[in-house]
Amino acid sequence: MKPVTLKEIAEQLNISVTTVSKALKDYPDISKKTKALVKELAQTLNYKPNAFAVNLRTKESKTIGLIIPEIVHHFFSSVIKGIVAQAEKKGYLVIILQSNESYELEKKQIQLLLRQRVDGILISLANGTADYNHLTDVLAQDKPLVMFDKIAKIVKCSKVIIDDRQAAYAATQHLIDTGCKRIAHFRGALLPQNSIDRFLGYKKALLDNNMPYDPSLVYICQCGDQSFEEGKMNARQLLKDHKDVDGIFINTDMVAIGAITEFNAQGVKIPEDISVVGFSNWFMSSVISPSLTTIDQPGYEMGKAAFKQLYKEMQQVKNKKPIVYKDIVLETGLIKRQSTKEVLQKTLH
Amino acid sequence: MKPVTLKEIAEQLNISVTTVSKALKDYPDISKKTKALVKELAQTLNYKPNAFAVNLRTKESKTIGLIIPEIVHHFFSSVIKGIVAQAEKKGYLVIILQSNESYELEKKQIQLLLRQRVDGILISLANGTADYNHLTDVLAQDKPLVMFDKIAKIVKCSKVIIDDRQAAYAATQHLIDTGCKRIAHFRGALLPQNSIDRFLGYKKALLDNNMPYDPSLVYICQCGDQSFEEGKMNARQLLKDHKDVDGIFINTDMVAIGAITEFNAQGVKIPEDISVVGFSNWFMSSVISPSLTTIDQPGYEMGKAAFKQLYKEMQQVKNKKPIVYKDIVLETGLIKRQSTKEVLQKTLH
DNA sequence: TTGATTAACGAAAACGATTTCGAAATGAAC
DNA sequence: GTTCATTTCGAAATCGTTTTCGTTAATCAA
Repeated sequence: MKPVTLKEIAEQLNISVTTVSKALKDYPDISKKTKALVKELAQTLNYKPNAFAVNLRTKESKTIGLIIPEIVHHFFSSVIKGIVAQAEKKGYLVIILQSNESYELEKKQIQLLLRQRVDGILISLANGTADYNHLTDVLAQDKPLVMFDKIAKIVKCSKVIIDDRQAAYAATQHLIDTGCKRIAHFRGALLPQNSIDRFLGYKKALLDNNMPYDPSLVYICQCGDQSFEEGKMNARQLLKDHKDVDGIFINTDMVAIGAITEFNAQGVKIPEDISVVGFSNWFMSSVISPSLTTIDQPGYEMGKAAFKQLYKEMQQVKNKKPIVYKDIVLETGLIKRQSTKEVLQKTLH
Repeated sequence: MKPVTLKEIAEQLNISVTTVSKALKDYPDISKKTKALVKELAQTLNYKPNAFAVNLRTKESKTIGLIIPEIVHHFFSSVIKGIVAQAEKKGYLVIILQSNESYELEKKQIQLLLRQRVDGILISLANGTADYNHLTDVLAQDKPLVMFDKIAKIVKCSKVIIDDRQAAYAATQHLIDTGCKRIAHFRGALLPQNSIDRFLGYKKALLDNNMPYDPSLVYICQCGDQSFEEGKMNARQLLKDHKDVDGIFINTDMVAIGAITEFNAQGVKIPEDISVVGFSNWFMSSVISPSLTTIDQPGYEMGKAAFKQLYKEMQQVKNKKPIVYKDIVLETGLIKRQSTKEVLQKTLH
């Protein structure tokens, strides 16, 4: 019943615990014969090293922490999947926590993970997070920390992101290329960097194309649980405020789908009356009618990349080398679907 | 830099490690004065007990394992959220693993978790899982194991499920009540219990209403990554095989949405020509056009209930009491939307 | 003063593995 | 037979806490 220990194996073979331990780990100073004996008995007794003891001795747990603002979310769950898959390959386990977009919770959870002495931490920040002491605490302990997606540029650590600004620029440019003359933007909350960057990309695309930037065309939504409803509400408001808008670039697919639902309900034709571009490419975008032109945000790859970077840093710590931080920018692409018109032929000179 | 230990506190105060440990844990045989001293110094030094050492001594890690077939899935991610939230409340952390619907992986992951000596395991079985030795291994070690959603009835442990059979019965009955005369079923793979139960519920509803059960109206899909495509394919096939079908009960929403997409594409009117009922009530069902009548499968609640049961069992183990297994059946409900017609008025006598 | 209590603290043994360092045994070399 | 090197093993320290069981000193009753 009780789990087998090195001691029991040692006693059964009339050798020392030391020898058993070394034999199992193929130390060169143990004879082939005893190695074979030990390994065989360990096998038959179904010996499993006690992780608690190993952790204590080696000071590492082969476990990392992951803090995510919201688990029930296509993009984030893809990220989780990428992280878990990659971690497993390298023999690491992943402890998952959800910050619920709350700064307070996030802080507590970081402390929890530090207490647990995970070997490293992956985090995508909560919207509410404005100060970063809890993060610098981690770094001060020389514990690897990699931020992804929702990051804070100020914090000195590795980051995995997409180029939101450029992606938003591409999305807006696509609207312009398909003939839209007055383009609105449903942006996310004010704080998160990606929400800001997407807004800036939108704005820059307008200006680069000599189109006026009109702040009244920018609507804000929190992009939390209520995204779908926010999309509907913003769409309704937009129809009241600005009848002349013929294109919208929307911060995230869920909101875009809310908006499309509202437009459909009010008989506004997409893309004839209004073209819509979303952001994220979550599965649903391809299924809704009309299907949604959007930016592909590679969640799985981001998770994979984030863990890989964390792994590198954990190795560096292990080898007592200084941690080398890195910024990784993943490629995105525009996925053209039914919610935008065809690109106009450029007039040839 | 190096983490503070009890020893350092002891040395600074010129007392023993024992006293420090006891003081921090409010043992009655330590004076108020020294308790105050110790606690204050611990505070200023920012002492955090070394979890590895605590685990080794107490033989518990306050950590549980969670194995899920597929993370990127609305229902499962809701379950995860429920589990993580509930676990955090009780001071437990959750290690997450994804079996990818593979029996082999599932087996390995169970071993991984046992090695890690988690305090308990939550699992939803992979479709491919047919033998249960890896699970009985867990139980043989007196380690609490709770299965949820995709379970194996044979295994003697606690289970959290919905009444698939009854839910499927209700779904089929709804099709009948709305006037459908020839009802098909897109079922899941052959093995999983819930797939079987939903099929049985479908069949029983037909028979109870004196409608013939026709095996050729039952289509199989694996309900894996390709669910959406499977839904489309099955729908296409159904239209070829049976022009007279006027209702379908579909094993899961994703497949149903694939089917609806195909019907829409072929100009088949829903619900006029064919009524559709899905299963799961994932968010998308309410957004697609026409919106999908479906069975509400309470993922978050299931996660919550599963952890609660696991927690109970972990307490029982801690108190050296025998583990009491329990079957928990959660309520489901039919959510009426646009993909089915209105319920016919029953003729009054 | 003696003996019995009580209050306050510590020594030491766990928990189970890892690793350093030294010891014994064997073999080789002369 | 002595010396030196090599092979093979083990004693013991260590990781940081927890907990049992003493021990001391002070208090109190008689």
